[in-house]
Amino acid sequence: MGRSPCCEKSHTNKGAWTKEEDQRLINYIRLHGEGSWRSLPKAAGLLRCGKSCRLRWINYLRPDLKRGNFTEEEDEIIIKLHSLLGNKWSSIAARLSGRTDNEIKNYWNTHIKRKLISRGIDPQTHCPLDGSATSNTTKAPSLDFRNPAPPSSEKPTLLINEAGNKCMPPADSSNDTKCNSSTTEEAPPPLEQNTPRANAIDLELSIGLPSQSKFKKTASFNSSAVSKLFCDFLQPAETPSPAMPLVAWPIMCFCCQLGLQKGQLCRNCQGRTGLYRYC
DNA sequence: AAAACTATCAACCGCATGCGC
DNA sequence: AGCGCATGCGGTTGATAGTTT
Repeated sequence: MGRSPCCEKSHTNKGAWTKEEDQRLINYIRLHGEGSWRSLPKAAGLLRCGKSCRLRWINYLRPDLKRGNFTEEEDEIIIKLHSLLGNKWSSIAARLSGRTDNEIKNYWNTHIKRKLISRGIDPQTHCPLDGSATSNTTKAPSLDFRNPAPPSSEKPTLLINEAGNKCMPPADSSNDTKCNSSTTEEAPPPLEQNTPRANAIDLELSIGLPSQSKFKKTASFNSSAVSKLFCDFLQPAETPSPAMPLVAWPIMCFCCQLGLQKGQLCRNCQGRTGLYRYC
């Protein structure tokens, strides 16, 4: 027996939302809170499927959304996170308060991709494009992953960015045995294809996310060297960025999950900060 | 002024995942 | 363990606004 459809399609509206529908949704969520998306449309008097309601709320109606252009700082954060996580838009969005995964995904596809290409960087691999594509006039890459990716059977090799810092390789380049300079639109196979979700992905899921149980309980990646580098990457700037207001004390070490005081080094991995929590 | 082209982004779709039974 | 349901995620589509010819 197959799964029942998420909604009775013949009785639901599709396409752009009207102001009245928006208002109904807002009013309902104000009164009852988020969740129960399947039953929400009926309860709120909306001829929409639950999924559609959820998407409309998450991506457009939520009061904490930041509208307007992305800042340069946000651009760089997105680029860095994408180099670490690949197309994990929701994880990236979790680090940029007020921005949705959909918004970041669209922004990536329409702006950042082009920006990286103009810098001579392959937006998928974050590697320099080959000589023909990298003109003399292009800016230096912001992230220069010079080390080849490891064979898929091995643990990831740490990469070096332009500042000389070691980084995790892009999550979605795990099957690339070398830094491919082509700009093919075909994305490499996802990491999960060869790795159980509970392994390598743990790192990504833990970045800057609020203390959601489903993320915390899978945080099992504990190679201290790798974790420390990850901690270093995640350290808050000396002056906290307005794009990262998730930072709130108390915090815990990302890799070891030990509680830390502000400015204190983790006694286990020597990383200073990591997993930020909401107060 | 209008047609053609391009860019943007809201919304949709299918699949994956987690959870309760 | 297996099933069904609810939710979340990422890729894609399509409407529309903006720009160019």
